[in-house]
Amino acid sequence: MSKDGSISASVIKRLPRYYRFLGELENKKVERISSRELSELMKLTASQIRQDLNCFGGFGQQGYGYHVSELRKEIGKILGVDKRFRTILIGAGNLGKAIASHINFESRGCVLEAIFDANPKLTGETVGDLPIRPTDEIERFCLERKPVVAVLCIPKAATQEIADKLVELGIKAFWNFSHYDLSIDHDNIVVENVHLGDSLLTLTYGANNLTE
Amino acid sequence: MSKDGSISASVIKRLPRYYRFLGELENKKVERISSRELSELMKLTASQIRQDLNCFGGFGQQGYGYHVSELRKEIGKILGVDKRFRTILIGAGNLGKAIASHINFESRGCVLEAIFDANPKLTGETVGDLPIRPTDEIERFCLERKPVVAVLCIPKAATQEIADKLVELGIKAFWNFSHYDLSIDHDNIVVENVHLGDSLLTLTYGANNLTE
DNA sequence: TAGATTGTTAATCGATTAACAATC
DNA sequence: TAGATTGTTAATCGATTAACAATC
Repeated sequence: MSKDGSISASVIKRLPRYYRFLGELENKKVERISSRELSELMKLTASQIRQDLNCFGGFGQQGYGYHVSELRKEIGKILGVDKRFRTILIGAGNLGKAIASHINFESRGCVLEAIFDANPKLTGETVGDLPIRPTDEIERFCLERKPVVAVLCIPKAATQEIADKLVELGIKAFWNFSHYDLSIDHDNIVVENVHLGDSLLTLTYGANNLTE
Repeated sequence: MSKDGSISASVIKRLPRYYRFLGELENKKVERISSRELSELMKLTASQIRQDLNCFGGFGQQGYGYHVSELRKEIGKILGVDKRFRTILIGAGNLGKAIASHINFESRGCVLEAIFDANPKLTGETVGDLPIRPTDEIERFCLERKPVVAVLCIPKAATQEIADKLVELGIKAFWNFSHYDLSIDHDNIVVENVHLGDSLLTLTYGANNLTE
């Protein structure tokens, strides 16, 4: 933790993984775990686990370790899993539909409330139990429902323009799947870019550099 | 670069992004670029760019900068974009279908050759121009075609078992979308885990911690 | 040549790991 | 109490940034 109390991005990015492993332990009815045991499970050091957790407070107990379900609940609270951030998804192509139907938004603090697509032929089609709406309804929807999270599954060329418009309409958080590095000039907006192409290319590098 | 000549993961993970930005510059007919100009575009430091590129060799020219298309070609070669790694995809649910049809494998050194799914009802259905095959054909396919990359879009519970089997069948690289941290005990195998749920949760943390 | 910009070394910064006193 | 394990400080390691001589 830096002196101003803010948590470094490296720590934050590990939290969902802690949360996931603790969930599995809870499912297996494990009640307590030490940083050493957890470190073996997650393949990191016990030191790092203790450092990470202590950014947020003393969740453990000397001589005992950590209470699994308690710790999980605390991390969940930090992440915001109990929130119900209203969420919209733009772009109902293959990927958009897959994200809409495959991801459990609720368990991650978000509620997917609407899906939009520029192609009028898709209007009325449903994904899960949500109808696909035309993009010209985005504005009215945002004014009425005030969503704060937007999932972007749209082509590169359209991304920045739509994102800027969405910021004006009150969107505060972007989950961006487009082949474009979204960055927002406004303060107080968060962006999570997912570049699947870059991820595959990293794998290709790995495959290309295996020792024979 | 460390003394043994190996490149750190932090550098590798930036390469696809360099490659992407250089591609866009090439499309815009930009011939040369300095580390300073590129740093402004990509929002990193010029120092870092020069350090990163020099892990692989002197691609620039003093007083001039870097030749865009030449540099892109070099990075592409390092990544392996000109390879044709034979690739199979397991799990033709929403996400598997979306990955199969949405991702350009060829431009990233991979050729998607087959799609498998455990559900016999999907057998024969096509995704793009590939038929979905039953999983019991995986073994024969691997013995015949010797694929090296596997994309896993299967449930958590099945992942480790299938991955172990695939390793025996000669798969060397895994692009894993399952809700499971795949790690392979064998040497000389590379894994790229994509945890979309963790990514959304990181965004939720961000949304949850915006200053009001 | 003079100006620009790299390649590369040195300095800084931050993240990870180790160590151990505190304490359950 | 004795043993275990945390919380936390200090040491190490690696990554990023700054600086500048080399050179196109």
